[in-house]
Amino acid sequence: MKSIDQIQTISRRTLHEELVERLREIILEGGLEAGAKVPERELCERLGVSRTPMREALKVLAADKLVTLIPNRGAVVRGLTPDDIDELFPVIGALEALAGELACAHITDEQIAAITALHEDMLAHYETGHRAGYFRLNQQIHEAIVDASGNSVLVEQYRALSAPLRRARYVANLSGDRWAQAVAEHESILAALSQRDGAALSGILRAHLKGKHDAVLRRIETGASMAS
Amino acid sequence: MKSIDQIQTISRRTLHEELVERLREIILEGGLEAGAKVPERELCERLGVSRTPMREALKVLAADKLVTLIPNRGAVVRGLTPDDIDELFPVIGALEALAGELACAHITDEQIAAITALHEDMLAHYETGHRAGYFRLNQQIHEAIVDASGNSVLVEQYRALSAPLRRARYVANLSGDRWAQAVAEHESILAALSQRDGAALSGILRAHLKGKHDAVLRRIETGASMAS
DNA sequence: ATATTGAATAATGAATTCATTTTGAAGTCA
DNA sequence: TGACTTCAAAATGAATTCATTATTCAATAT
Repeated sequence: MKSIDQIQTISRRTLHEELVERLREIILEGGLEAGAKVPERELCERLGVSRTPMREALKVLAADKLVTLIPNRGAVVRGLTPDDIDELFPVIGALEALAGELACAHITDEQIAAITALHEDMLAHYETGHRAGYFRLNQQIHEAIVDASGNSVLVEQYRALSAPLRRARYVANLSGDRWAQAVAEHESILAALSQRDGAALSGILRAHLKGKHDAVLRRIETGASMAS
Repeated sequence: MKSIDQIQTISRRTLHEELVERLREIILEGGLEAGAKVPERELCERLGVSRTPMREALKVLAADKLVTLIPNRGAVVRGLTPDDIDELFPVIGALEALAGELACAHITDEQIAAITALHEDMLAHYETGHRAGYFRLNQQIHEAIVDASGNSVLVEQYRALSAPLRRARYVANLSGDRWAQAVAEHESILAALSQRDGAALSGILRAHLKGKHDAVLRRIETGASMAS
């Protein structure tokens, strides 16, 4: 008889779980256009599964608001309208503000060091003008702060709400001014975090999110429209 | 080509959508014990559907954290541990606080009147000691405030996170003291809302949630344990 | 020429079927 | 007696099949 440990390590995953993860990646990394129909049959062939688990996965993604299911007409990749952005940011802001407070309450020195390292990496990308790298590190820093809150519900809600924005931010072109300002705000974030000043961090994060909001919104409005 | 709007108004529902709603009701109204296996086959027979849409619905509910899917072993109704409660409440608190601020910014007189009516109904139930009715109205008031925020993302997140708690609160026995205090807090909530004092409402809601947190937690700890 | 109807084709929704895994009980052996 | 093996029955995961609904495109009428 196998031991409990072995059973757990043999992390058997169901097909639909893997599909959810795989499709989420594809959608978030921009493998499918916003507003585009999700080619169910083609995806089944490409990933070598039947329609049943694929459809189950699409239902889960629909619950996550990554795709929209239209009865008898299949799934479409959900895009963000300016209105969606306006509704998302205040909520994400409230979550990040809470995360900041909680994080300051019990973040370890090691965690602060790790975030500082990410911060410096990010600065390097800023100096050399690597937007993609900058965005990636930026995202990691914010996630690390939320992770440091130690509240898994919060972590998950944050991830879920941020996911659709990742697509938008991935292609967002920051203006030079806004970029410099964002970097300055990140300096303040790190300072408040190092001092474990929850109230300050909370406020800074709110302001920082407001700036992101404006930047993303401007991008969406002027750039390619993202179908809903 | 028909516009998306027209298509959406012809709200034809798929079987699995109805199932999700139906199962959600069953679970939230306590039709299934926390920690109990979800009898897939039996539910299929009882509701007259095949396993395919039932399984799709269960996957969606699992994404909502209402059930837990164990590979090859079916679904179990998710219960809340004290740790879960501790993680849920701060997040719900942050969401309600945000909702309070937003609601004050653009709530209409009619909406305030409607909430006042709910409040008075709730008081009547308090006076006569009808716990079930009190809880129902209480829930409706909080939802109405969140609705008044006009932010659909917020509304949905709030609903999703509150849902598991409804089961807990449904069976919760408030102490007389706590009940009186909760009613007093609701008076303050209504006052702040009527004056459209967002900052005040936000603070009161936070405190109110803290009280709820303690009450629910006490109930969970002393009462029947809810399996995870 | 454009709009409309209708049939053929493709897609989606849901039931059924098949394969694998788990569960539970009977039987065996120390 | 009690623990372990073995096998049948039940449950679950996934593929397939069938029915219904959309889509396309040609034919017809205005």
